[in-house]
Amino acid sequence: MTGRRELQRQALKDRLFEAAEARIARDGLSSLRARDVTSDAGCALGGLYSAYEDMDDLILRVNAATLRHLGDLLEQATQASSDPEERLVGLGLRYLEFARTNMNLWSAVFDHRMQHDRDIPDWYNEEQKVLFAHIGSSLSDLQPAMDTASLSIRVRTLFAAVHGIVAIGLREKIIGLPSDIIANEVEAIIRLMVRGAQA
Amino acid sequence: MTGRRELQRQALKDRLFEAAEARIARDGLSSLRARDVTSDAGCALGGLYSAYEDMDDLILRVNAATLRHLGDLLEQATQASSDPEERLVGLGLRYLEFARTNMNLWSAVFDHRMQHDRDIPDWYNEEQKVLFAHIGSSLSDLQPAMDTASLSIRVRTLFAAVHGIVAIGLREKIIGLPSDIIANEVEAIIRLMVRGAQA
DNA sequence: GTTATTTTTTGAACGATGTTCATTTTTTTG
DNA sequence: CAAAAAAATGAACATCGTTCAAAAAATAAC
Repeated sequence: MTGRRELQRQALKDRLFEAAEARIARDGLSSLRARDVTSDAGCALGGLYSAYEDMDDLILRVNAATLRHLGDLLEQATQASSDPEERLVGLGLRYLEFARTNMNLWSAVFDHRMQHDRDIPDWYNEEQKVLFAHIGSSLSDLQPAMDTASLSIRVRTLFAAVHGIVAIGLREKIIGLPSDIIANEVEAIIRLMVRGAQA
Repeated sequence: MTGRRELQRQALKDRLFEAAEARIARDGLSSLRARDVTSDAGCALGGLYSAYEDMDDLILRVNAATLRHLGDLLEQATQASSDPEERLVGLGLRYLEFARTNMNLWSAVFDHRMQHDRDIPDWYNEEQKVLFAHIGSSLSDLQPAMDTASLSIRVRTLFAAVHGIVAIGLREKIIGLPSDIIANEVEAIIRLMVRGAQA
């Protein structure tokens, strides 16, 4: 009976992934320990290194999944309205919502640094691009005449501005105030940038 | 001859500080090692813990100095123009300039996380406020009618947006492109927010 | 089905790192 | 100069991620 090995191999990989994801979600990236993950997954310490290259690899897999989950949520915003400005506002507000309800997983995406000074693998950089794709398509609808280079700069700026507001807002834990202050700020800056770009 | 002890004590503290600051500036926060710092400062490993509480303490002292240096640069922007909008643009462009020319020290301010989950000491949080003070005074000149609460929100949003653009821009190492793309983006978003707030 | 081969799993051991503390050295005091 | 106080030292400890020789398990060969 061949294929059994491959099955067990994948099962271990999955258990390690789920253990790491659960640990990050519960306690944050900074308290993730190889020994805890392998203990949760029911394997020996060294088993982690037969399933993943190292801790960086495992963390990047979890972060990539987080980016995909975020992408799924943003997908809804793309379908929610036919007006580009409203779609962009929807994207921003959903981004804030995702950051709030998945704070530790979301923080891990931006807090993680590769050990030594190793490069981020190409497959992960591809996952990152999903974030910008949604913004790009709406912004392109809004300004069909804009060339690709200028558009990609604008996309990055718009994302960076919204991300900055969400990141600092959540770190300082300013949530729940009248009709949600942070959401108002996010919406305001998006409408501002959209209209500013049109002028 | 009294006071000699206090003098030597302060001298060691200074040497450790300068060693840590130089190491962070050269190699980045992530490769800062207690043994390297004490070796540079010419004392034993344990000496660090007679001068500072722990590594967190030492790092926060360096980061506080970085914030003061940044504050000094921003001070120039406040005096450069009497027009609030131009002052805010000056603040943003100087912030970008500082981040570029002091990338590792500047990154350390935002990358550092306290060990375990200890709180950031009050004296350090006070240093942080200097960042917002300059923005607040210019924004207040621009809109004297705005109440304090709304103003402080706007200040935080403006800072967060600019910081996000600078942080992502520098991380992706997109520098030196035609007439400085990032600077253009920073200037554009500040003018947009200023005019948007006036409407 | 039994043995040999290949693969996987194991966990002790290693190196790196921040921190502590008994001992030694230095400085101040009487 | 001798006694007391303070500071400096660096070996030892705890906690990490990572490695790898040995044991266990799975597959292949006959």
